[in-house]
Amino acid sequence: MRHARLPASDEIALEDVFHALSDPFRLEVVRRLATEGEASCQALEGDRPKSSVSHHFRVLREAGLIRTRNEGATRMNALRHEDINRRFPGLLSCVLAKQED
Amino acid sequence: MRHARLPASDEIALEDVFHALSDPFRLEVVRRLATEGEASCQALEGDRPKSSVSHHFRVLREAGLIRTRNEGATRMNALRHEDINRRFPGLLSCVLAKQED
DNA sequence: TCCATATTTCGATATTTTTCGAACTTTGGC
DNA sequence: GCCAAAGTTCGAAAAATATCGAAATATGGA
Repeated sequence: MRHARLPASDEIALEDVFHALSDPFRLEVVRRLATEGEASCQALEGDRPKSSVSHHFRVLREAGLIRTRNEGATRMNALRHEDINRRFPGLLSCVLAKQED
Repeated sequence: MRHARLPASDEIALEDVFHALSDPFRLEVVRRLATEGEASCQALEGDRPKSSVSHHFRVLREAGLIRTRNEGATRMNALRHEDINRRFPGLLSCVLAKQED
């Protein structure tokens, strides 16, 4: 299983991050990873088919928002909290702020 | 000329804002409005046709990022700085931060 | 080795956006 | 009233994304 591209902290592009976060499902995944820590893909899938979930995780990964590591047959996803904060201070906090509306 | 929808400050949706900012041209427009103040559409158009420029301004307007007022035959666009900061503190500052690389 | 679990990848279709020309609207000036 | 300038709207075509089933991969057992 070849590892998907993972941009270095300095290479994270704001446009890509914004695009990744413009989808409700992906935004929700980011919020849950932020509050719950690591999670497998299936732990966060709604009722979507695996291939759709995989697609969304890939978008998040390629945008530089999450990192994925293997844990047995499972893949654990984690928010790149430090990297994102270093690159775009304030972004995450505003994504995670009081989520009511 | 009917006025385009302009979400109230409390109705600005994060997903919409992210989508609006995920386009390079629109992100640039927001940055320029932030640093240069108001501007007409044509002052910011690159070499795109009017209809494309108009489309992008509409996306920004409907997302709640800019406000447009008539000034004679011209329409002046301004960033909704206060509204955005109130609704999503930290967002604008991270869009406007050191824009290198 | 054979299996089940957990994804990823592929391919095709559906949906959404973007792009741009042409026609239309509004405003100010002559 | 007529014209030019500045945008907007409409409609169609191109491009980018999303969706999802089926087949392929990887890992840890029995």
